[in-house]
Amino acid sequence: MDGTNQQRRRGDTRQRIQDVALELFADQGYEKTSLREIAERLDVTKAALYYHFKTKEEILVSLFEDLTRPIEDLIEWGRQQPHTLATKQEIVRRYSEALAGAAPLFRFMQENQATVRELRIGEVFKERMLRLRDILIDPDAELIDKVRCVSAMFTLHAGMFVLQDVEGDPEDKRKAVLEVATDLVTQAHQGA
Amino acid sequence: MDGTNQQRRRGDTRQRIQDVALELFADQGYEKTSLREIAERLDVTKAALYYHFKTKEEILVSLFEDLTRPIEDLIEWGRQQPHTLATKQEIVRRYSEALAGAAPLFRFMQENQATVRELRIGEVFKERMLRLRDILIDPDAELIDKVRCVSAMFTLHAGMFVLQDVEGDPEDKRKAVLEVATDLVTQAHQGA
Amino acid sequence: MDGTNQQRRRGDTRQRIQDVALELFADQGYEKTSLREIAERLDVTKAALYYHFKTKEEILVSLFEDLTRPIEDLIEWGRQQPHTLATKQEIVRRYSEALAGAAPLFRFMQENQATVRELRIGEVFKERMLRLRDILIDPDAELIDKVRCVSAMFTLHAGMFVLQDVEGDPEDKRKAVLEVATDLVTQAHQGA
Amino acid sequence: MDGTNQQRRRGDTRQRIQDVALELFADQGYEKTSLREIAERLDVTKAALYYHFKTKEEILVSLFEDLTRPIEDLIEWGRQQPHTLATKQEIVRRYSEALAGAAPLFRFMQENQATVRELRIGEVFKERMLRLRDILIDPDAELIDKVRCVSAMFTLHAGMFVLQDVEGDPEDKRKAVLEVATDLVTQAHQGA
DNA sequence: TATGAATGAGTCTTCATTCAT
DNA sequence: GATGAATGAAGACTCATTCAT
Repeated sequence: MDGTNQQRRRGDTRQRIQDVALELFADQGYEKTSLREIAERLDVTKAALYYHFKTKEEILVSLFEDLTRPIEDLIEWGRQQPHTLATKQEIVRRYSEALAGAAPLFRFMQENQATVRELRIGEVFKERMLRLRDILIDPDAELIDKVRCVSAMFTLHAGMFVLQDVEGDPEDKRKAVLEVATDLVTQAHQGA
Repeated sequence: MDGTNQQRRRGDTRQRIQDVALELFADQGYEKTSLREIAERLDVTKAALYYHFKTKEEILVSLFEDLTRPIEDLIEWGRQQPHTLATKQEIVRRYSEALAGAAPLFRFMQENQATVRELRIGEVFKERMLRLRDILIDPDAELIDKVRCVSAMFTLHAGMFVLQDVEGDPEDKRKAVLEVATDLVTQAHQGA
Repeated sequence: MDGTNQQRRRGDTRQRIQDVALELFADQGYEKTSLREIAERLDVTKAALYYHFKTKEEILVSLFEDLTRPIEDLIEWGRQQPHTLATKQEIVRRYSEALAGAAPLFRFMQENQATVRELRIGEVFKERMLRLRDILIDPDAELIDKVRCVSAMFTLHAGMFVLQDVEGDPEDKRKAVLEVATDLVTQAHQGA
Repeated sequence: MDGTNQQRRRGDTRQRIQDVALELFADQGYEKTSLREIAERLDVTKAALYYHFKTKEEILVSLFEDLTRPIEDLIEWGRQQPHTLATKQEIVRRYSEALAGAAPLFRFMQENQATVRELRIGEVFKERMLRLRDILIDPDAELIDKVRCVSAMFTLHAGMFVLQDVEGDPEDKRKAVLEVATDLVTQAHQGA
C-alpha cells in the first residue's frame, strides 16, 4: 500500500521539496518557514534537503527561476516589439495569464518584499519589473501616466489575493483585474 | 556634548525605541530586525527595551496604534457620511495625506504582509481596510468596480514606495498618485 | 472607599509583602515566584520590595524566622526536659499544633526541599530537625526505632498536605495525623 | 585514550544526557539545573541536547518513564489482586525494592514537588499514588487508618534520603524502612 | 540518495538587583 | 517610603548548515 507512494517518491524528491517549500513560503513567509518544517512535511531529514539544494535560499531561487521563466520570456519578447498601444495591451493580457500560472509564488513575492529585497531574486525581480515598466510607458511620459502604469502592474500583482474574500469565480476576477489594468495602461498611453 | 545627549535621553527612551524600531523594521523587515540591534543602536541593553515594552510585538503594536490613529478616525468619520461621490473623493484625499504622515509604517506594512498577517495588528489592519472598502464601494457593485476600488487603495498604499526611483518632487508624486486613485474611485462610483 | 484601603496599607507594607510572598512561594515554589509577580500583586514596584528586604532570599528568611519561632522555642524547651515518653508525646503534640499555625510555610519547605537546601534557612532547618530527632529518639536506639521517629516527623510535616484531597474536617485530620505520629514515637520509645 | 572515549560516545549520547541530567536534577533541583550545565558536563553544545530531546521537560519525562515503568507495572498488578493483607504487604515489599532501583529519581520527585506539580509528570505521578493508596486502604476506612497508609507511603519515599546521615548499611536501612511501612499498613488493614 | 549527530550563532525573554531622585 | 529607569547575567530554545557514513 505504501509501496506505490514510496515508488512514486523515487526520484522526484527535488520536485516535492519545491512544492512543499512554495506552499509554506507563501503561507507563512520565508523566515517563518524553517527547513525542519519542510523536511518534516516530506518525512525526510533536513540533511536530505541539502542533498538537493545548497542552501535555503537556493530552494527559493529554484522556484523563482522555474516559475517565472514564461515571464522573463514575455518581457524579452515585449522589448523587441514596437511600443504601440496594441503591444502594451497584449503584454498586459499575457502577463495576467502568466501570473495566474504562478500565483502562489507571486503572492509570496508580494507579501515578503522586505525579505525578498535582501535575497538574490530581489535584484532580478526588481530589474525585471523595471524592464516591464519601460515597455508599458515612455520614460518621458507625464508623471501621472507613469503612476497609471505602476498602478496597473500593482493591480495585476496584488489584485487576485486581495479579492480572495470577494465571492465570485476566480477566472471572472482575473478578467476584471485584467480589464482595470488594461484601462490604466491605455489611459497612460494616450496621455491625459 | 555628551552631557546634553544624556540629558535629552532622560525620559524619552520609549520614544527613541519606537523611532529606531520603525526605521529598522521598515528597512530590514520585522524578523530580520533583532532586539539586540535596536538596543545597540540606542546604546542601551536589551533588558531596557523590556522595561518599556512587554514584547517585540508590542513595540510594533505601539507604533501602529500611535501612527494610524488619524486613519482610524478618518474611516470612522467616513462611515457616518452619506456615501456620495464627493465623500469618497474626500476620503481618498484625506487618506492620501494620512498615509504620507506615516509613510515608513505603511511601507513596512506593505512589505511585510506575511509577517504582519500573523501579528495582532494584522487583524486590525485588515478589518480597517475592509471598512474603508465598504465606504468606497457598494457591496452590490459590479465586480470590475470593486476591482477599481481595491486598485485605488493599493495605488495609494504602494504608489509612493514604488515611485522612489522615479525622479521628481515627493509632493508632486503624491498628488499624481492621488489623482489616479481618485479617478479609479470615481469610475467605480459611476459604474461602467 | 479606596481611602480606607490606602490608609490601612500605610506602614504595613512589609507585612503585606510577607503575606503575598508566602502565598506565592507555597503555591508555585520559590524559583518560579518572581519579585515582579509579588510586586504586581501588591501594586507596588519591585524597588519597593528592596526598601523592605535586602534580597529575595531575605524575604524567605524573614518568613521563616517569624513563623518558626514557636518551634525553635519548643525544641529548646524539649532539650531541657528529661527524655521520658511523656515528654516525647508532649513534644509531638505541641509540634503538631505549631505546624498547623504555620502550615503554608511548612508546605513550602516540604515541597521545595531542593531549593531550600541551597538557601540559608536550609541549614538552620536541618539542624533544628536533628535536634528534634535527638529529643525523640536515643542515638543508641535500634535502627528501626530511629526510622519510626523519622517517620513520625515526616507524617507530621507532610500528612496534612497529602490529605488535602481526603474529605473531612481539617482539625479531625490533624488529630488523626497526631495520633499516628504519637503511636510511632511511643513504639520507638519502647523499643521492639 | 581519547579515542576510546570518543568511540564510546558514539550512539549513547542520549543515555549520557539522561544520566547527567538525573544526577544534576537530583542534586540541585530542576530549575537550578540549566541545559548549559548539562551540556558542559557532557562536552557537547546545548543544541546537541535538543537533537535528542525536544525540551528540558522532555528529558525529565524520559527519565520518569524509563525509571518508573516497574512501579507502574507493580501498581497495575496490585489492582488485580484481591485486597487482602498479604497482597498489601507484598505490594509494600516490592514497592520498596522498586524505589531502591530508582532512588535518585525519587529523591528528585520528593525534593522538587512544587516544580513537579506544574510539570507533565506531576499529574501522572499523583494519579499513580492515588491508585496505590486505593490498593493499600479501603476508601471507607477510618480516617486514622488512611493516615497510616499515607504515612507508610511517605516513609518509603522519604525514609532513605532522610536516613542518609545515619550510619549503617543502606540495605539494612531499607529493610528497617520497609518494616515500619509494613507495620503501618498492617495496622491500617486491621482497623483501630 | 539519503541519514544521524552535531555545531555555532543567534533568537526572544526573564530575573534579581541597583541607584538616583 | 517609595518609584523610574536601567543593567548584566542567564535562561530555554531555534535555525541554517556540515559531514561522516
